[in-house]
Amino acid sequence: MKKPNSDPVPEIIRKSTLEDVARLAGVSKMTASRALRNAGDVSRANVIKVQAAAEQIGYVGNNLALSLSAQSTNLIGVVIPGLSNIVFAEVLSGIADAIDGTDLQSVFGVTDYDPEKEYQTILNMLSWRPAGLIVTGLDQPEKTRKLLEAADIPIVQIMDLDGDPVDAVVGLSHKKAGADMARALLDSGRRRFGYVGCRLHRDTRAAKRYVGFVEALAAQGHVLRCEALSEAPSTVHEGRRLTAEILETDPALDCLYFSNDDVAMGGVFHCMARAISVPDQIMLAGFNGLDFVDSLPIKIATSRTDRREIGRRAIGIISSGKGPKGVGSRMIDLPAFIDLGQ
Amino acid sequence: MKKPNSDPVPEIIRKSTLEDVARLAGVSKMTASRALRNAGDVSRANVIKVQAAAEQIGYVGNNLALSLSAQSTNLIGVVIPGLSNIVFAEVLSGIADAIDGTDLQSVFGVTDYDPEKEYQTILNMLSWRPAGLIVTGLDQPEKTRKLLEAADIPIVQIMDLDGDPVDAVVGLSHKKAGADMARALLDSGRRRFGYVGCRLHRDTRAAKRYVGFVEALAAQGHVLRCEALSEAPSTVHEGRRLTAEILETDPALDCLYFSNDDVAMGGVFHCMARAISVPDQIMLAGFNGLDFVDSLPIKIATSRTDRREIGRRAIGIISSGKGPKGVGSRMIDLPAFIDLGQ
DNA sequence: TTGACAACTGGTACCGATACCAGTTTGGTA
DNA sequence: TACCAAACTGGTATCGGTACCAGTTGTCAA
Repeated sequence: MKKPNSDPVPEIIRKSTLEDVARLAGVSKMTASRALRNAGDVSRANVIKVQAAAEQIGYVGNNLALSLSAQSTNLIGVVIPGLSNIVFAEVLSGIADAIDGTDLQSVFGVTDYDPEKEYQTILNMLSWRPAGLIVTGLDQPEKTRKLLEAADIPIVQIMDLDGDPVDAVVGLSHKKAGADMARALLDSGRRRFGYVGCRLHRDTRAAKRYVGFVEALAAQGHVLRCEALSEAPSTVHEGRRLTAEILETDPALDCLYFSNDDVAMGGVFHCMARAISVPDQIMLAGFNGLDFVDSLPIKIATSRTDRREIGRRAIGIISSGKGPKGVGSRMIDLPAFIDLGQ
Repeated sequence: MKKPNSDPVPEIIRKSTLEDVARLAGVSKMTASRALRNAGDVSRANVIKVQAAAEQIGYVGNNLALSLSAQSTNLIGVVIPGLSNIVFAEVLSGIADAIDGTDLQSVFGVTDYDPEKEYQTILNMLSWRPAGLIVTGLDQPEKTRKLLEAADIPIVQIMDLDGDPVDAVVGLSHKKAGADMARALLDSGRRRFGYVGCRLHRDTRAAKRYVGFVEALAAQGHVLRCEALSEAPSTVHEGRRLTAEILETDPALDCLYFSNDDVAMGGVFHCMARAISVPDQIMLAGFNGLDFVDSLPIKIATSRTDRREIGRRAIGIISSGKGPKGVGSRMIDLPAFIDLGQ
């Protein structure tokens, strides 16, 4: 592109291909290749020469050529909705854990809860011919689903279990988690329920918990007295704001169910600031069982989930179930565990 | 590997290469390639035939072949120490932000604060011939540094500014951040300082803040009265435990400096549980300016940093500074901003 | 001396795209 | 009718590795 013909200058820039290493070592490409891979069938003397040459010019292998030639890669594509929620960071962390020690490498893409972006991200990842794909949730639109079905690699859908999987799944039923929490709260004597949630129409899993919660209340003849909803991202700040709002609307509530722990933490801070007694006067319930819940000076209820384990299991499925889908397809249920905080 | 020779069955599995598309459309590979890329010089009729064929067999391009042929990729390698700290998730989030809309794709690797793992991760990434590399911190060992220097792509070191960069840097001086906080706390009248920190010998940036803090105290004739250190990861729980410990050792402290906001939140929870008045009786200071700090029912001091912006700027450097290092190398200082919480 | 075999070495053909160049058609003009 | 440019089309080389196969040695037993 640049400099049509203007390099009489001695090429100083090292290209660092196997060819260069071989030339410097005075052997053929094949011998150099075998020497660097410890593939055997190379004399000790040549191994040493080749390694020295590689070292000297700082040779770094080319995975593009390797993977193209081998018709396979060591890449694992991971598609998540976002990183602002620490939950997904923990899933990634579990994935990183499980990958450690193998030669796998993860590539991730963020969709911002946008289905079109999700489609593009998955398409982009498939074009790298990954060894497997991990995608969040079961609610992909038809177009995306077809793409996943056509891919000749293991697909693991994570986090959710309520729906029809493309291949393997690792997660939990959010509907059941919501219902379990409702029953536990009813059992503990609560009756006047409010709901506080963020982003329900994008976060389909939070929406499923909501549905499960409301249905379980109804099954025992109870209802949500009111709710405070927002389409802002789940943050402590938003949780605090919405809690203030709902308690102003209906100060008689004796229980608040939050869309997750972050939002619930906002509720905790509001109650502490207003000296509202928790859980005597009102009980707060979140979801996820995040680290900080145990350190809070007041106790809240939560559904404990193991996000790291979800990531680890997803990798487990991909790296064990050698081969594409069908073979070794599985569903792994890692149910949420209710903790009422005593 | 499997089925040595047992496929008299008609091959149903679609390979989906450009060749297949071309065959189905009844044109050559080249024409198919041009048609799918809108590269012009193809008759309308053929474009339609090719697109239909691609659609029919679900053709997905092969980036391995493309990148090998083009001698360049759209990959950005990102190396971070871990994801348990939300700060790095936010950096990734900023990177994802900035990448959105371009055709870049990020690949990330986690080092667990382990230099050897960091070296391997970087090596692995370089073997994919990325368009650029973002690595955390300036304190890589010599071996790793050489690798980065030899790479013919832009390298951006992020988070830190205290040291000698390989190429470009985006971050802040942690030593200065620690010193600034010390001076601000002294100005507000505090005198009896304690320090609470996690993982100082792996988290070199936290260690630099500590050094800056202590030196700035010394410059005005003050000292740390005591400190509670731990090599456990930074968590709220650990922060609460260490705070309990240090206040038992020296109940007269009137100010605690924490290695970061997570640890400081543990301190907040301890004080609330013990009804220790903050900031009257004791002042708490963290680092990062995390979201939840503003929603806490009590006020703490913190140094606000913009992690997302760091990620965005790093991508900016890579995608603007067309070409390898040197050209357009820069240092971007995004200093921390002290907030004493009134 | 011969043959067989192990130990090594390197040439060639891929993998799946695109760049480049050399055709082939088409339509319009002299 | 001849000629030429524009519009299209496809063959070939190439990217950087590895698989596969075909040599070339050297050693040792028969």
